[in-house]
Amino acid sequence: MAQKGSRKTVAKTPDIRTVAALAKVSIATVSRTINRSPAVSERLSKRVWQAIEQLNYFPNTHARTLVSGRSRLMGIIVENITNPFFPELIQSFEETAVAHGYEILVSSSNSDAAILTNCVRRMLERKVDGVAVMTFGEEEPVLNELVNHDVPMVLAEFHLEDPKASTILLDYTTGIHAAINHLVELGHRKIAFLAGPHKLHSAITRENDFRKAMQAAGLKPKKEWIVECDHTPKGGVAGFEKLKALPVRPTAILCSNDMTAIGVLRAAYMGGLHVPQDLSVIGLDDIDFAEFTLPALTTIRLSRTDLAEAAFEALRQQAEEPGNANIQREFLVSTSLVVRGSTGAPPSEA
Amino acid sequence: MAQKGSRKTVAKTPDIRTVAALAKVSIATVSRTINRSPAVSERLSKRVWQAIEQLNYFPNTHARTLVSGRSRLMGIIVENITNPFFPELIQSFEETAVAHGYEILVSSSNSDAAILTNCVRRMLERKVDGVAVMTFGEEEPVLNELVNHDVPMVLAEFHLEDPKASTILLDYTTGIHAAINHLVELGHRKIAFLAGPHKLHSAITRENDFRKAMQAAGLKPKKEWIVECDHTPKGGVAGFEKLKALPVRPTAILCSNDMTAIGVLRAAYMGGLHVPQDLSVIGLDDIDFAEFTLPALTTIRLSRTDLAEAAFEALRQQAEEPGNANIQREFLVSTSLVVRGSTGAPPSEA
DNA sequence: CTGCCGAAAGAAAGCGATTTCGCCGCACAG
DNA sequence: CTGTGCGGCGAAATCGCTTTCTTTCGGCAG
Repeated sequence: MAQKGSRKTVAKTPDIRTVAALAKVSIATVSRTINRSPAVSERLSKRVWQAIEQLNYFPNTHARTLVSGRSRLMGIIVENITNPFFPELIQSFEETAVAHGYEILVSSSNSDAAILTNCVRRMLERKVDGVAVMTFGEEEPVLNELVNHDVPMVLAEFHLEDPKASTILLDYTTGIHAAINHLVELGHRKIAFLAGPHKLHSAITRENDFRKAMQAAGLKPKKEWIVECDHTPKGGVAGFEKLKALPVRPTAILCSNDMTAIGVLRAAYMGGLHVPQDLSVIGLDDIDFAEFTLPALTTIRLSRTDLAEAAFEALRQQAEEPGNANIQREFLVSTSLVVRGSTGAPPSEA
Repeated sequence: MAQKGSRKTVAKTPDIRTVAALAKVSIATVSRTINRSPAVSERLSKRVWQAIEQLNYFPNTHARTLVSGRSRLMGIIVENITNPFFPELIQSFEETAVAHGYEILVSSSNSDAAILTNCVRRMLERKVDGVAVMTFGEEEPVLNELVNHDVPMVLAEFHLEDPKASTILLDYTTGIHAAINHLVELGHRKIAFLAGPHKLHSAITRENDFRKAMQAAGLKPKKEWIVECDHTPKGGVAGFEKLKALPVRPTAILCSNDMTAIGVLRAAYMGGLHVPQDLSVIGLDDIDFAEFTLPALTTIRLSRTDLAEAAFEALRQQAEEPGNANIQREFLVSTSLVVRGSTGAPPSEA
C-alpha cells in the first residue's frame, strides 16, 4: 500500500529470460547451454555461463519437470524410520542420489497399509522417477497403483511380475550359516531363533535360512525354540521371556534383527543372566549401535550401503534407459558374520 | 517399433482437460472445484468430483507450483541422521507436514559447510516453502542464500536477524537443574559434564546451564571435570577415559546427549565400574534407545514431537500468512528429567 | 555468380495447472 | 418493459522451461 513502486525494485530470482537478455542470446540457447547440448558454439556458451554466474541463476526444477516429464526425484519408502537400520539406509540412498543429481522423497510406512497407500499417492503426485520399496512386507496390492502409472520400482526380497520392477535379493544364507557354525564351534547345540513378524518377507526368509543352517549343522531346533517377535527391543524382551519359561532352555539365541537382540540383552540382564557366560546372543543387521551394546553385539552384517546403492542403481537404469532391454533386473546383496562380545562357550552342563 | 498404434492406446494419466471434458465444464471450473473455491455451484461441483473419481485424477504438483509459486514442500536439514534423535525428529516433522498437506525434503549436513551449502542450493532449486535448520551449529554464513531468496526459516537455538526467520528456544534449564538436584539429593558432590563440540550452539547452551545449575546447588565443578566431546558414543568413551585419568574422580557424569552417555556406559563397563553403584550417568535427549541401555538411562527428555511441531508451525505461518505482522516468531520447547536406572547414591568414601 | 548444404541460433509451441478478466443471464428496481 | 447488479462460468494469459521447427549465414561446388 505505502510504497507502490516497491514491487518493481524487489530483486526477484533471475529467469532464463534474464540470463538470455544479459548474454544477448535467445532463451533456447541458454537452455541448450545449461543442458550441455553440443549444438551451441564455444563463444556463446562462454558468454551464457558468465551471465549465469553473474546472476547466480539456477533453473526452476518444476518448470523443467513439467515439460521434460522427468522430475529427478526418487522415492524411498521404509518400514520404520525409528529402527536405526533405516536411517542408515536412507543416508546412503541420499548420498548416491545426490551424486547422480537426484533428490529423494522419504516416507515411513510403519507397516500400515493405509499410510503406505497415502505415501504412494503422494509420490505419484510429485511425479517421482522411481520408488525404492524397502518395507520387506506384504505390500503388493497397494503397489498396483505404481505399476499402473508405469513408475520404476525396486523391491527388497520380492519379485513383482512387472517390466518396470526390479528385485534385490538378500543373501542371508551366508551370514546365517556362519553364525550357526560359530555357535556350534563354541559348543552350542541348543540354539533358539527369535523370528520377525511373519508378514515381512525378510522375516520369513531369515527364519527359513535359520532352519536350513541348523539342518546343515546336523541340529534340529525344537519347535518352541522358534518364536515370532516384532523386530523391536520390546519384542526381544517378550521373546526372551517365552524362552525362559520353557522346561529346556536354549544356550544361544539368534535374533532376526539387532533391535530384537538388544531387547534380549536387556531381558537377560534383568533376569540375572550374564551374556555371554550364561547365554550367547547374535543379532542381524549390524546397525551402528551394535558396537556399543553391553556386551558388544555379535551380529550378521547387512550392508546398508550395498543395499542402497543397488536400489538406486536399479531405479536409475529403469528411469534413464527405458528402451534398453538388457537392464539388470536382479541384484544380490550379501551378509557376513561380525563376531564381538555377545557370544561365547555355553555354560557347562549343570 | 513393432506396434505403431501402441502409443495411442496407452492410458496416460488424466489431465485437467480430460476431467473438464468428461464433466462437460471448463478447466477453470475444474481447478476451482479442486481448490474448493466457493464460486462454483453445487451442481457443477458434484459433476466435477464425480469425473475426478471416475478418472482417478490427481493434479500435477509441478504445474501447480509453477503458476502458484508455492510448492507445498518443506525442507528439513539435520545435523546427523545416524544419531537416533534426528530420525525421530524427522518422523514427527513428516507426520505434521503430511497432516497439513505438505511434503518434506530431508538433508543431513554432517556438520560440513560444503554439504550444507549444497543442501541449501538444492532446496532452493526445488522451491521449498520453508526450511527447518536443525543443525544447532555455526551455519549462519551459508544461510544467507536462503535469506536472500526470502525463504522462511526456523532455527534451533539461534536468532537470525531476518523477518522471515523464526527461532525455537530450548529450555534446557529446567531439565538440567532437575538432573543436578536429583544427583545432589542422592548425595553426589563431584559431578562432571561431558560437553558437546563447541561449534554447536546447543552444546554451549547446555554447558552454560550445567554451570548455572551447579552454582545454584552450591557446587563448583573443577575445570577438568568439564570436557569437550563430540556427541557420539566414541566421544563418550574418550571423555570417560579422560575423567578416569584424573587424580580426583567425579562420582556422577552428566552428558550433553544420550549418545555420549551410551559411550560412557560402555567405557565404564569395560573399565570394570558398575553403574550406578560406582558411577551415576545422566544423558540428554531421551532417544527411544535410552530405555534399553544397560542399565536403562536416566536422562533429560527433549521432546522431538514438540520440537518438530513448533518448527513446522513456524514455517507454516511464515509461508501461509506472509502479510500477517503478528506471526509468532519465537517458540519454546521444554525439557524434563526422566529417572531410570543409571543413577544412584555415590559409593561411600573409601 | 548462383545455388545448395549444413551448422548455429532464434521463434514459437507446448507441458498442466491457476487466475484474471469479461460475458451471460437472471433477479430486481424504476 | 428496460436498465442495473451480481453470481456463475468460460476464454485466455501466464508460470519457466524444453524442444521442434525455421531461419540465417558462411562455405564450397558447379
